[in-house]
Amino acid sequence: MVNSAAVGQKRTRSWKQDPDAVRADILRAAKSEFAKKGLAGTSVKDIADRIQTSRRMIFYYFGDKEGLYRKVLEDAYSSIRQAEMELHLDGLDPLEALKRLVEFTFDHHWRNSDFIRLVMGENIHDGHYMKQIKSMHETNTKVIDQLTRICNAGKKEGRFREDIEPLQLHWEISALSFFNVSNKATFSINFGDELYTDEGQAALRARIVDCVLCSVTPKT
Amino acid sequence: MVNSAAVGQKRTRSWKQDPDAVRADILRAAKSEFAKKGLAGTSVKDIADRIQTSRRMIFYYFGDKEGLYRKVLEDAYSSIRQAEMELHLDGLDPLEALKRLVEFTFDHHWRNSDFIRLVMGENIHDGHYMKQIKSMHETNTKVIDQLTRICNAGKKEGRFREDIEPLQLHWEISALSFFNVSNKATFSINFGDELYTDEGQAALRARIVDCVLCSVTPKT
Amino acid sequence: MVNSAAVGQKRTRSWKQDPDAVRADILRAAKSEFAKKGLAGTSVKDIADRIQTSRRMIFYYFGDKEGLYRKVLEDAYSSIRQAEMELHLDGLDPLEALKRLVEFTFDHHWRNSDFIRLVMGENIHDGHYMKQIKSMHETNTKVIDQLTRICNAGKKEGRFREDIEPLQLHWEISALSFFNVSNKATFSINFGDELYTDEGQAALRARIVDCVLCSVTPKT
Amino acid sequence: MVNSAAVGQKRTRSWKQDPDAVRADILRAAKSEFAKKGLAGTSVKDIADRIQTSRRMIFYYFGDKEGLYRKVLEDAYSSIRQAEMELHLDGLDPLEALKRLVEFTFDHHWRNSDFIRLVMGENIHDGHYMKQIKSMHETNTKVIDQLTRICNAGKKEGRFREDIEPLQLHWEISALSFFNVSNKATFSINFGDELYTDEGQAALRARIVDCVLCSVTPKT
DNA sequence: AATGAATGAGCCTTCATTCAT
DNA sequence: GATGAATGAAGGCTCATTCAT
Repeated sequence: MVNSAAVGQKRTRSWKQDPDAVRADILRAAKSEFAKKGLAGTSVKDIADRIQTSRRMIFYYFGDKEGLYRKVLEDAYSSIRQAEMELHLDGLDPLEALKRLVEFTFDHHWRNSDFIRLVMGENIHDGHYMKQIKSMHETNTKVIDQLTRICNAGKKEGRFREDIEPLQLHWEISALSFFNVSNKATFSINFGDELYTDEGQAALRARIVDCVLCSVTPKT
Repeated sequence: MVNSAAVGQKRTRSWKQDPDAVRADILRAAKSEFAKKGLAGTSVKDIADRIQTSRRMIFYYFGDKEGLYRKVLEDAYSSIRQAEMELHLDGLDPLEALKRLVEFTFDHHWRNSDFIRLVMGENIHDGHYMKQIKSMHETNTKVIDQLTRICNAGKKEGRFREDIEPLQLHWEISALSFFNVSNKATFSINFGDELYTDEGQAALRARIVDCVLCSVTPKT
Repeated sequence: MVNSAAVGQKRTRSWKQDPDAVRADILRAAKSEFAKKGLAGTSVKDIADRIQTSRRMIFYYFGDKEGLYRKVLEDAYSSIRQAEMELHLDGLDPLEALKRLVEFTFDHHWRNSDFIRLVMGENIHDGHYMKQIKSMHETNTKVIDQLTRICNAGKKEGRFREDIEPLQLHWEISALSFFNVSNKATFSINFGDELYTDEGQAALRARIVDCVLCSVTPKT
Repeated sequence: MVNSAAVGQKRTRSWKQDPDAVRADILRAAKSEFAKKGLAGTSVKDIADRIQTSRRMIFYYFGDKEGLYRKVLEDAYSSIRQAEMELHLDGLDPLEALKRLVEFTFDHHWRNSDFIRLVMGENIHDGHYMKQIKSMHETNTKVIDQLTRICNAGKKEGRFREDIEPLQLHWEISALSFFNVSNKATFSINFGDELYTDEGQAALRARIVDCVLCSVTPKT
C-alpha cells in the first residue's frame, strides 16, 4: 500500500528518449492539471503520474513546480495571442471585422477552457506569476492595436460611435466570452444548463455579437 | 522560544469565549483566506493564525476544512442574493429598473471581491462544493423572477425587444459585472490599469449600462 | 525494503505521554546525533528512530531541524558553563586555584566529548547558529571574571607574572583541553594512540598543568 | 530560461579542456567547499557550480563524492607535511629550533585554515576517511622524528628537561596552533575578537612560544 | 464547551549516481 | 575522453485530522 506507487510500477520508457518530447509531455499534462485544480491543488505527482515520467524529471526540466506553472502560463497566453493574430481582419468592413472578432473570441475561449481556467487561477493569485513573465505585456498590446485599427476605420466611416475606446471594447468582448466559460459551472448549478446546450450557446453567441455591435453603433 | 511559532498554535484567547463570536471570527477569516488562495491553497493553520484561535477550534465548529469552506460559500451566496432582493424595482419604469439593476450588480460585485474570488474558485472545481449546498438553486431563482417581471413589463410597453430572455439578460449583466472584478489582475498586467482607476470604472459602468439597455431595446 | 522502516514498526508509546519527557528525549538523541555527524550529516529521521517518537514530533516541538540544533547547542553550552561556576576557587591559593581550574577543564572536556564535537561543528559553520543564541555572550563572561580574580590575587602576591592576561590564559587552558578531545581521532591515526590510554592521559594532564603554571610564573 | 539553473548543470567550458587542469580545478573547489561545509554539508552540485564543469565530470575523475573527499584530504595533509619538512632545523640551537618550529606551526595553521577545517571535519567523523588513506601514518612520523632530534640535542646540552616526550611536545604545539584557528569563530562570539586582531595574534604567538619553551626548560 | 498532544500521509525538492552514447 | 539525459532514494517539512481529557 505505502510502496505500491513508489516501487510497484517501473515506468521508464523503453523507446529512446527525446528530451523535447518529454518536456512537451510534461507541459501538456501540467496544463491540464493546473487548469483543473490550480497551482496549489495540483501535486507534482499528479502530473508525473499522467505521463510516463518520474516526478524527478519535472524538476530536471523546469526547476520547480512554480517554474513549470509559469511556463504553462506563458505558453498558454502566447498561443492564444498567436491565434488572435492569425485572423486577418484588416481591410474588412469595420462592423464585419468586429463581428468576426467577437465570434472568434467567443468560440476560441469555448474551445480552450484550460486556458480560461489557468487565467482564473492567476487572478486568484492576483496575477502573481504572470507578473514575472516578461513577454506578457508586449504580446498583449497587439490585440489592442488590431482593435484600434478597426475602430478608427469604423469612426472614419461614421459607422462607429466617436467615443468608443478600443480598450473598453476589448474588455467588453473578453468579459462576455470569458465569463461564458469561466462561470459555466456555477451558472449551471444556479440557473440550469440551458445556456450551455448547443442551442443555448448558439443563441448566446448571436446575442453577444448583437450586443457588442449595437453598443458601438451610433444612436440615430 | 524557538518553537513558539510551532507549538504556538495553542495561543488561545484568555478571556471567556463567546461561541458565536468564535464561529463568526473563523468564518470571516476563512472567507478572506479562501478567497485569496482558494480551497487547496489555504491551510487550516492560515485561518487559525489570523484570529486568536487554535486549529483545533476550526474542526470543533466546522467538522473539517471542506465543511468550513462550504459554509463560507453558502453564506457568501446568500448574503449576495439577499442584497439583490433588497432592491425594490417593481413598479419602476422597466428601463430604469434594468439600469438600476445593472448599476447595482456592477457596484456590488466591485465591493465584494471576496465573493467573486470564491466563485472563481468554485468554477475551477467545476462547482463541486456548490452542488452540495441545497439552498442554492432555490435562492437563485428569485433573481430571475425579478428580471422576468421587468422584461414582461418592458415588452408589454414595447420598450423591450420581444426576443429578450431574462436568463440571457441576467447572464449578460453578470458577465460584465463579474469579469470586471474577477479579471482585474490579469487585465491590468496585460493592458495597464487605466480601466481600474476611479474614472476608468465610472466610464466602464456607464458603458455597460448603455450596452445592456441598448441590447434590449427594439431596433427601430 | 522500502517500506520496512515506514510501515513495519508502529512506534506509539502506550504509556501516557509526558510532553517534557518527549522533549528531553528528543534533545538527548539530537545532541548525540549532531555531535556525531554534524548538522548537515544528521537526518531528522536518525534522531526520531533513536527514540520512540515520530519524525513529526520533532517539528512539533522544535519547529525545524535548525531550531532543534540551536536548542541542543544552547543547552550544551549552558550546562558546561554552569559546571564551571560550581568550582569554588575564590580564596584558594592562586596557583592552586589555577591548577584546579586546568584539571577541571581538562577532565570536563574529556567527559563531555559530545559538547566538544558540537562546538567543532559550529566552528565549521563559522559559529553561524551560535550567533543567534542571545544568552551566549553573557554566560561566558563569568568564566573570564573568575580567572581575572585568580590572576589579580596571583599578581598581588607576586606569584603571577604582571603581563598575564586572563583572556589569553583562558584561551591557553581551553586550547589544550579542547584539542585533547577534538583531535583525538586524527592524532591517533597519525601518531598512534599512546596519548589516549589512561596513562597517556594522566601524563598529558600533568604536563599541561605544568605548562600552564609554568607560563604564568615570573621568571627568576 | 526558468530552468537555466536546473538544466544548466551542463554548462561546460567551450574551450578545449586540459584534463589535469580540470582535475586541479575540481580539487581546489572541493577543498574549499568541504572545508567550509563539511562532507555531508557539501553537495556535488556546489562544487561543480563553482567551476565551469558539470557534476558529471566529478564522478568521471574521482569516482564518487567520498573519493573526491579522500583525495582532497590526502593532498591537504601531504602539502602540510611537506612544508614542515622544508624547515631546516637540524644543527640549530635546540631552543631556537623549537622556537622556530612553534612559530612556523602557528603561522602555517593560521594561513591554512581550510586544512584545519578539513581536519575538524574528519574528527567529527572519527577520522573515518583518514583511516583509509595509506600514506598518512608514514608521512606523519617524519615530523616526530624531527622533534626527536631537537629534543635529543636539547637534552644532551642540558637545556631540555629529561622527561620531555617528543610526541607530547608535538601534541602541545599542535594544540595551541590548531585551536587558534579551529575555534576562532566560537571564541570570538563568546569572548570578543581581541585575540584575533593583528596585535592579538602577535601577542598570542609570543605567548605560546614562551609557554612551550618554558615547559621544556629544566626548572632551576 | 473546549483544548493540548499527537499523528499518518503526503508534499516539494535535492541528493549522489548511472545510463547510453 | 567526454557528456546530456535520466533516476531511485531520501531529504526536511506541512497537511488535515483525531485522541483523550
